[in-house]
Amino acid sequence: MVAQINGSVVKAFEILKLFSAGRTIISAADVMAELGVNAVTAHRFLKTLEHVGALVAVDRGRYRLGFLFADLAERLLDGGSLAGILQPVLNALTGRLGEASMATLFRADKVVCIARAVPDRPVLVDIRVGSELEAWCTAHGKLWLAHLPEKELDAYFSRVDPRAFTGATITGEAALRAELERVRREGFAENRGEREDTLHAIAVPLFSGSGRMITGLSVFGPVARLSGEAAATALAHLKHAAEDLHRSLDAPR
Amino acid sequence: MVAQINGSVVKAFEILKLFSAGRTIISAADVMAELGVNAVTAHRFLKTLEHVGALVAVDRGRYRLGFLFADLAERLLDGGSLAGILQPVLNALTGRLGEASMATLFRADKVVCIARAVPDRPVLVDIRVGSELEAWCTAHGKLWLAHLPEKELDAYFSRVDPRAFTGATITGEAALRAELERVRREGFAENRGEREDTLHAIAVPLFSGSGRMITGLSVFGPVARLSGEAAATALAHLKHAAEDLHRSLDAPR
DNA sequence: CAAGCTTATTACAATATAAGATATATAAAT
DNA sequence: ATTTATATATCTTATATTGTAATAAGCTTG
Repeated sequence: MVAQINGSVVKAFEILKLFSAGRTIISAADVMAELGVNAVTAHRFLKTLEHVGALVAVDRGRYRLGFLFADLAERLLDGGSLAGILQPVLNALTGRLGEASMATLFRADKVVCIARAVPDRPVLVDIRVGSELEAWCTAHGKLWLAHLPEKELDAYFSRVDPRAFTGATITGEAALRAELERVRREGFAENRGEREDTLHAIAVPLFSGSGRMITGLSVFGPVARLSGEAAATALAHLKHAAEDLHRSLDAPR
Repeated sequence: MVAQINGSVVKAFEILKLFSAGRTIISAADVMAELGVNAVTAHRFLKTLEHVGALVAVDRGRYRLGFLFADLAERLLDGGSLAGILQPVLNALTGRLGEASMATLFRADKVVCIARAVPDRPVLVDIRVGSELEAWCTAHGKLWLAHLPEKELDAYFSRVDPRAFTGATITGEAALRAELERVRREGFAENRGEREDTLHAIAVPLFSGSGRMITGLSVFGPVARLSGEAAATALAHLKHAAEDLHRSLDAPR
């Protein structure tokens, strides 16, 4: 670790981190009070952040976040970019468990596979990157639905008519809502042959620092191999992987 | 303007701006080459940005953007936050033109009004913040549809069955697609009595630095007042407002 | 596996920059 | 209109930052 960290940069980001869900405007007085710096220094940092596009002045001495962050976040969350971050994690999971794994995004009512790893087995279950799956009958899909804002979930149910793929598919709206409630409560989702009779999957969410779901991670394989003890083991590893990702990707507190 | 800008912070953001759509990984060599700094200095800045959560090390000396930006962007783009930025702009537009104006987001196939200004007139057309409108027959909606990624537009048409509200409503998919092509080409959308017989609206998009549509801005009013010369004037003002917003919110180049 | 090359880190010194103090200007509140 | 609070400009000084040199670590090639 390089010994010398640049204090000015650290302080600039401390200012940026003063913004929160309930706090969209920051003033020089806030910076002075909360970071313990001199008034002139506070003004200098705010002006510098404005200069680079990180802040926008809205009133005298009062600032909002600048659109630079929308651009940087888009570059961060672009599917290809995110896949690059997730691929080593999936490789490690599949290496450890001997079962396929994948990560998804949620687009236009469908779950989209953005990265996957396949085990070194002669016969295996696989999925192609870019494939789209229905949400109501997949572990990933139920995870995404469980973490949609209420209005968006209502809209989903008003547009989508869930049909049965197997005897295990949950199709009724009330039954699905109950299942999503269970997914929220337990923190993971399972596909017990709901999309294909013999396929089992377990998925966990990855959240951003502010609680929005960024991606899902899952392990999947034949029911015969992925149940009971093996399923519990897979869940533990998935949770670990999500925690490690969260820790390595999130801002230090 | 405070004379003294903090050079270290400026340089740190220059590093962050090296990331682009096609470039998701930055190395110390890149920083040296493109910012003309010493190798030790480049490593120090990269380590500092990693320390604050702005970057994440993926390999030896190679970095990706950190999840901090997802959080900051969420705080930036939160509807309430965005509305606060847009409200003065709408107030100015409505003050200048004497017609109502509004800004929207696109959620779950619907256009959602997040901010609006009403003119000082005894009888006027208004809309409530939070109201949702269909996309195919509103200026805002056609704007959002025109700038959806192709796959998302296909999915929209597979889910939504446009119906006629007035004699002017465009309902056929082919005709709508042609209309969206025209909106893309001309850079603005019009609602010529497609949702309500007597109502005319003109909308322009606001894009982020990387080209994604952030919000729409429109002016609307009765056809009798908002046509011909008045419509052209309104369009000019809308474009000006969008350009000013883009300039004031975007990162300086 | 070893040697050579490249990249990363550490320690040190110099200096340029940043921070604080003070004074002045501007804006807001009374 | 006056007073108070905030923002900016200027100056000085201390320190944090930068570059250099040396060392360590990692990668590539034979």
